[in-house]
Amino acid sequence: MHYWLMKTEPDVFSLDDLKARGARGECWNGVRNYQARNYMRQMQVGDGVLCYHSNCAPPGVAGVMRVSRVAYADPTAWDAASPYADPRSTPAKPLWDMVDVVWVETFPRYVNLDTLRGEAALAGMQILQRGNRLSVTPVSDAQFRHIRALGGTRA
DNA sequence: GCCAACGTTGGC
DNA sequence: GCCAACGTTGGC
Repeated sequence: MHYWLMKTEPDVFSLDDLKARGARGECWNGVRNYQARNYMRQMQVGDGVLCYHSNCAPPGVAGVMRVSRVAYADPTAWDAASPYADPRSTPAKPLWDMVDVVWVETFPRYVNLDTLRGEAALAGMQILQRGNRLSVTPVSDAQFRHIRALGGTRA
């Protein structure tokens, strides 16, 4: 069991949107960065994923998701009408992958970025490093538990 | 909307 | 394989 953090812009797709999908969950398409893709390829069904809301006020962790399907080809790459289209990727030779996730919990207390930065225990998180842009990053067991506690989730 | 930081591209 | 130019991310 490993833990991760994935960013999403809530105006485009929020944790509430994922909750509304219920047990079907949703595919996490549109990742177009090799390092982020490679992290997704390491994910296993059941892994915990922090849902980080970016490009909003305030940015922060809204809750937790769970991986429900391991990485598979992202078909939006060969959909010319998609904003994520990449003609280098084809059904025969997919370049980009996605995983499926389901909603697990929305934190009683939204954990905003200022709070994350104020926690010495979280100083090593990739998301907090200067200039970080990666949309999928690994999170340690301790960091995951710490953020859940900040979010007010009962054990 | 600004802009710093970063990844990617492509000319050489 | 270098590196300048470019596009994107994302906090502010």
